[in-house]
Amino acid sequence: MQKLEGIEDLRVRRTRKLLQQAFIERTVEKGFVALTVRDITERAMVNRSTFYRHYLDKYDLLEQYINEMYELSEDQEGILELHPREASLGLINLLKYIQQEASFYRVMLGAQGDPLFAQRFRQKTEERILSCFNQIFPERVFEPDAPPINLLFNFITYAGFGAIVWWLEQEQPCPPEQLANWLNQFIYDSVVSSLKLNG
Amino acid sequence: MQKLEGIEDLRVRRTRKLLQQAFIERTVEKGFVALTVRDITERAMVNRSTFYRHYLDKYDLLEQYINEMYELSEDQEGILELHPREASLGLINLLKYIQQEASFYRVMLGAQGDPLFAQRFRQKTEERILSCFNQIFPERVFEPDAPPINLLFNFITYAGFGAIVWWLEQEQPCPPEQLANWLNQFIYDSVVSSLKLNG
Amino acid sequence: MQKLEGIEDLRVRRTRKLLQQAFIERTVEKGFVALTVRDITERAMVNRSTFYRHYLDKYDLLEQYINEMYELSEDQEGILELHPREASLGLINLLKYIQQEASFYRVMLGAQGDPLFAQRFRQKTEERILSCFNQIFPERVFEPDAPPINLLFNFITYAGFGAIVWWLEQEQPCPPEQLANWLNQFIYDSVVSSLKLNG
Amino acid sequence: MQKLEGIEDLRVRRTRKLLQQAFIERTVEKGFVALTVRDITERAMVNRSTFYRHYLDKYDLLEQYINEMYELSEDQEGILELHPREASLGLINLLKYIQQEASFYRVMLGAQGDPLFAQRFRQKTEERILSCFNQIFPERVFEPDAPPINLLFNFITYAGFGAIVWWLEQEQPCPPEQLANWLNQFIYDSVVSSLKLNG
DNA sequence: ACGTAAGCGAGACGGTACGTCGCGTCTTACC
DNA sequence: GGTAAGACGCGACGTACCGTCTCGCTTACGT
Repeated sequence: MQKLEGIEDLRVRRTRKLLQQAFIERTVEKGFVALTVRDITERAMVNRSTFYRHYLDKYDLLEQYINEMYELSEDQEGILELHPREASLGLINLLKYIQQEASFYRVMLGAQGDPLFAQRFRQKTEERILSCFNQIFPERVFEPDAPPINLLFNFITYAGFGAIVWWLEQEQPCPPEQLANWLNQFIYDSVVSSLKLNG
Repeated sequence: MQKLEGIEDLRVRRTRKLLQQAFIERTVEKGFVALTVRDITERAMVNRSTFYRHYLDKYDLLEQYINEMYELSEDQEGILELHPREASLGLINLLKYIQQEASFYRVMLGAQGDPLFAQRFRQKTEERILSCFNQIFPERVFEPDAPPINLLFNFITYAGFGAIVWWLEQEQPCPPEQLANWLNQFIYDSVVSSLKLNG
Repeated sequence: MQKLEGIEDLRVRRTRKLLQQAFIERTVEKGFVALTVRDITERAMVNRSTFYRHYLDKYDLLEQYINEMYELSEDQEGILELHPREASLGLINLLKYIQQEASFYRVMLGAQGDPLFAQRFRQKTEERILSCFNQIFPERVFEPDAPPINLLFNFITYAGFGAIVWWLEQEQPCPPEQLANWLNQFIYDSVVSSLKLNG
Repeated sequence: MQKLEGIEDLRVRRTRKLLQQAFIERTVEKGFVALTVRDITERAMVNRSTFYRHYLDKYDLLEQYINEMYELSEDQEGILELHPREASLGLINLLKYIQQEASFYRVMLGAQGDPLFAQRFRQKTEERILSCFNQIFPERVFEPDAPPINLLFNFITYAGFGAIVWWLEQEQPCPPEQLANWLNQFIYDSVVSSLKLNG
């Protein structure tokens, strides 16, 4: 083929795109747990065996899909000066990407979703949230009988995760920037008071 | 599918017990997602068709199992005077019950677990945590541009949930009372600063 | 189950019978090579997965089918006095059993059939034909430069096999006894003159 | 699928040759039934799609291969005076050609071979053998209750076929001329005694 | 204590999805 | 124009679970 790497066969791109779209649609419709490969391929109007030429199974499709998403999202992150009490750009970008496929995320993080996806998403969130954290508290001072720092991290991560879930389930009642600011505030306040810092 | 009509047939009780135990064991071993009815019945040394005499499927078994658990747990809750900055007894009891089947909960709430279970567990947790909340802040005062109260609830609920997950994943490094107190403190601090209350 | 061995579950016998009949019919219709498991199960009105509970594949079904056939055929062979120039009862019985499923054998031994089946059938035929041979020539006398005895056997076996194929392809134009007698005569004559015996 | 239009493209001849050789080798190794187009092309180091440019499928390749073989074999047959009890030259030539690809024929005529090939080969053999027959018995005299002449033909054809199979399976323990003479003798003797001819 | 109704073991069965394999067709680029 | 590379639709394969069912044996319960 001697093609330039990265510029794939048009048919391949077309097929993968059809499969991903069908995947999103059907997941929203019937949930990830109940989703079958046949569901996807029938919606995509692609032969079932063709699916297996591109993905190992629905989990692999999910994986590749979110990797592509995050790749895009990270490309555009850019570098910016950050202010202590202002949401990190990474977090805002994450929220914006989620918003584009809001109903997909809502389902995937809900009762018909996938716990592994939720876990990975939480980890992703954790990175963004901890980056806020680090911006805000470059030097950490701990009290002697404070709770373990990892507990605090988990506490904050899940809290942020919960806020995103709330945002998705309420059909994004506020812009990403607003949510990011609230989140930032929450984190700041929680940590300050937990660590008894002089903010 | 037998209803609890007073005293059941010995064989029935025996079978259900065997199935539940096998269910717990196998879930811990291979995760709830991958768990099959055959896994359970083989471990329980019970015929597969007998399983369906008692449960609709593995989800039904899970459901009945946790219902029985919570029934027990709630019986013993008791009523107590509560102090503002002290953990609620309900929360402590919940943690104690979780601790008894810690590895089961760890798996069920993790990547190999069940999102529906996690959701229901979160709801259960929410009740206990909101009761702390209500004890602490009987009268709510909101600032004009504060985040929605439901966001705050979700934030706190997920944070508490995350703390419990941390506790389980770390193999319960501290007693339930300690965790409950930390949690209580977190909630108190977060809410106070979020709502800009004067303690 | 504690059932008497050999007396199998009625359903099992029914299913196997349906599958075998469908197998015969479809083989005659479209040949063994082109035959699929789905062909068989659709005709038998049995679920495809049920097929695999009884047979490994179509080859296994064939195998079991002919084993059952031969079992029956051998049960009834009986013992008889045999005359040198008269067909063996074993051979006649074989032909009678073939005749019952003549079109099946015609297909299986033809261009759309299975070479392995043909081989096994040839071996079966060999036994019967060699038993004729042994009846006729209890003491063998060989000339010094005669062809190898195994060549003679193969020669005779294939000749008998060819006669049966002819019989099947001509739609059995004569009764089994007649064919068996001709075969016997052929064999006798061939061997006598090949070995230069004083028959 | 290229026709033999005089001198073909070198690449075409090269590709066909590679495919035929690979076909022979792989057939001997794993049998014709189990042979796939991919087996052939991988061995031939030719792209799979190229295979379909030349042949419809493995059956077509087989067909073309044997046609080319027989074309060659018949070119060199020549015409000779024949003696009643001496093997026909056609038969000897056939055996010589078989001998060149003995293991291929051994497989193709065995349990892992192709019944259609066997049938066609039998027909080819029949021609050669009947030519012996006709040389030996130019005038046929039949007894009143003799078996049908077609039965006799089939009998003889298959017998000859069986002899060739024996020869192949024993790894050709004697030269073609020897086998041809034995065969000739068998046929002569069988027919004489069957028809009760006076020599 | 004992007869009987239930629970239970054994396992056939119809379904549905899985992931794999081989087929034959097609398009595009290279040589 | 022949070939390589390989995507694609198609359809059979054999496996794994599912949930339903029937049929006898056995066992705990109620009189």
